[in-house]
Amino acid sequence: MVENFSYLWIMDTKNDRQMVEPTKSELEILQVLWETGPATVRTVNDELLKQKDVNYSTTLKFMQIMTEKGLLKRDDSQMKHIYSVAEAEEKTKAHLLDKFVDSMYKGSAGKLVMQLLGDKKPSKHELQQIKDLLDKYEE
Amino acid sequence: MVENFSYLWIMDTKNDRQMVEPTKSELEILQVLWETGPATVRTVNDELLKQKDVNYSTTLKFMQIMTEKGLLKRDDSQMKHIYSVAEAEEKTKAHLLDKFVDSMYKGSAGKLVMQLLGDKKPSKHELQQIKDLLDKYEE
DNA sequence: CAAAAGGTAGGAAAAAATTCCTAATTAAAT
DNA sequence: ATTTAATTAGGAATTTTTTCCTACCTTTTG
Repeated sequence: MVENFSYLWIMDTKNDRQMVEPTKSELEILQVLWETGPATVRTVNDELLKQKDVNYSTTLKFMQIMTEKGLLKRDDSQMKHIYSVAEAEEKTKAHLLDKFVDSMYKGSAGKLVMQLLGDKKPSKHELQQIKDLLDKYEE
Repeated sequence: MVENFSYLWIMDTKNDRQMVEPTKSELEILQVLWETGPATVRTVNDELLKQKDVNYSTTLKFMQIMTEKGLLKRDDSQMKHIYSVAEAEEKTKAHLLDKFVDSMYKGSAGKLVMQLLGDKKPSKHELQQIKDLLDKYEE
C-alpha cells in the first residue's frame, strides 16, 4: 500500500512539471534558449546583455532555480554545464497563450483575434497565412 | 519658463499613467470592475471570493494601491468609496495583448493566430466572425 | 608550477508583491 | 444613546522574485 502511494506521488510530480509557470525573468531565459538551443550560462547571459543589464551570477542563479523547478534540464557531465528547456517551445507557449486567453477573453479565441486585428497591423503576407489556415481549418 | 516645465511634466505623468502595468492580483481586480462597472470594495471582494479565498482588507489594500498607481479612480465623496477603472477596458487589454505578442511571438500577430487555431478550438460562429473581420480588414 | 581567468554552488540581501492586523471613523440597529 | 456593524487608513509581516557576493573548483596561460 505504501508503495502505491509513493508511486502515485512520483507520477504526480512528474505530470505537474509543466504546470510550473515561469516568472517574467525566467521567461526571458526560456526565450533565449528557444532561440539558441542548448547553451551554457555564459551564452545565455551574453544574449540577455543585449537586452538589459544583468550580472552573470544572476543568470546562473536563475538557471539553477529553473532546473530545480523542472523548467530546464542540465547536462553537467562537463565543467561548463549545458542547459536546455525541459518542454518544447510550442507546448510552453500554447500553455501560456491558453492562460492568457482564458483570463483576458474568458477563453474566447475569437475575441482575441478581433482585438488583434484592430490593434496590431498584420502584414498582407501574414493575413493571407491566417486566411489559408482558417480555410484549411474548416474541415 | 518654470511654468513650461511644470506643464510638460503634468502632461507626461498623465500619458505615463497607462504605462503602469497591473500585477497578477491587480489584473483580477480590473477584470471584476470591467464586468461590474464602478463598484465598492465590498462588491469587488464578493466577486473575488467566488474565485478564491481573499480577505476584505487585502482587496481594500490593493484597490488603494491601484488608485495611487493610477490604475483606478476613486469617488470618495461618500463613505463607501466608489472605484472605477482609469482606462478603458479595450485600451488596457490592447496594451497587454501587444506586450504578449511582442515578447512571445516577436510581434508577429500571425504566428499567434496560427498557434491559437491549433491549440484552442474556436467555435464555428467565432470562426465566421474572424473571417468577416479579415475580409473587411482588406481595404 | 604559479597566476589568471572562467566556472559552479550556496547563501544572503534587496526589491516587489501579497496578505492581513489594528486603530479610528462613520453609519446602522437596537 | 449605546452598541453593533461596516468602512477606511496605515502600517507591518510574509512570501515571492530578483540580485549579487563570496568561497571554492577547474582550466588556461605565462
